[in-house]
Amino acid sequence: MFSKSCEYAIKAMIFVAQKSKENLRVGIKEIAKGTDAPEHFMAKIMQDLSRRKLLHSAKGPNGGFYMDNTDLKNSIADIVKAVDGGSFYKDCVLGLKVCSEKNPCPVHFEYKAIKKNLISMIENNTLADFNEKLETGKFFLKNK
Amino acid sequence: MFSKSCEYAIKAMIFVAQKSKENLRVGIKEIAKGTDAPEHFMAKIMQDLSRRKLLHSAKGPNGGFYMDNTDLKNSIADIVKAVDGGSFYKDCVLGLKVCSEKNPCPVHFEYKAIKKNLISMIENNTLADFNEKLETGKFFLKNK
DNA sequence: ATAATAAAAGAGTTTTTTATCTTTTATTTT
DNA sequence: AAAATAAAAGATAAAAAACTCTTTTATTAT
Ligand code: SF4
Ligand code: SF4
Repeated sequence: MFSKSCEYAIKAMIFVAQKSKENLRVGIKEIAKGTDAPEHFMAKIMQDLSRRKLLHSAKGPNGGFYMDNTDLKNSIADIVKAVDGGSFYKDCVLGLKVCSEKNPCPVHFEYKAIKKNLISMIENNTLADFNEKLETGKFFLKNK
Repeated sequence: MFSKSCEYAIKAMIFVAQKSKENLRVGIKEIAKGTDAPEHFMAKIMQDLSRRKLLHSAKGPNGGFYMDNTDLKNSIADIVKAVDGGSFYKDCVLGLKVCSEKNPCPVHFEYKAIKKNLISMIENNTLADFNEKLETGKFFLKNK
């Protein structure tokens, strides 16, 4: 579904989002630990997300990654697009080269409906939404 | 979603299924051409599917891969299981290590419904169904 | 029997993805 | 200004996935 990088990215973004709510900045080490991901690999991913303006970063003491209210409005879809490019949207089950509404494969209409749900799932869930849900105590995010 | 091998496998199985309806056996070369896949790679995949009893094969002149009526009852899910193992069923969006109904991530219930649809899609479509659909002329399978 | 055919098997290569290590640069506190 | 901190960048390395090539074995038609 998503690449490993993308999975790490999503988890890290949620992690940073939670800390940002408390006005905290988090360093790579903390992010890596909190998401159970390899530190240096995570560093790459975070740098990339930062370059693509999905969050902010500050060097030096008390530096680290953080989000402002605009950043918190990013959806899972925004992260996916930044990390995996358009593949999630473009790619299809059977990986056919030639197909369309008028040239549909046998599962096209069935799959189309499912995909629509998948897309709205990642587009309608923002980091702020995640924060809210996690705060209710009814949802969790555990990595080990 | 599926590995490349699995995509090839699905296409190849549909291809062989269609030929088998006409009581024809098909060699690897023909399968590779018909599915626009690399020949030797496809050979590996077909051998594997054959070993796992998803279709039959015969060596020698007039040999090739073919399916009997039992083979045609295999679903896409059977192919996916044979090639990708249980990963399609096991793996989940966020790739969390610890989660459950009582420990759900923020998209759990949304995703659960989608996944259910995905699973019934691959389980309820057999190769025979595909043959029928393709015969109506309303559906297509094009690779280039 | 022999030659032709085609799958089966095994070894090897390339490419992509994932992960690690090292150095550099920017910032801030003292 | 100096020391400390932490991100940024670059260069490798390891692992997995995708793909290729070569040899072997089984079958069948002649
Ligand atoms: S489901 Fe639709 S878009 Fe996807 S491969 Fe089939 S025809 Fe193409
Ligand atoms: S909580 Fe549910 S949706 Fe989330 S990762 Fe686990 S199984 Fe998947």
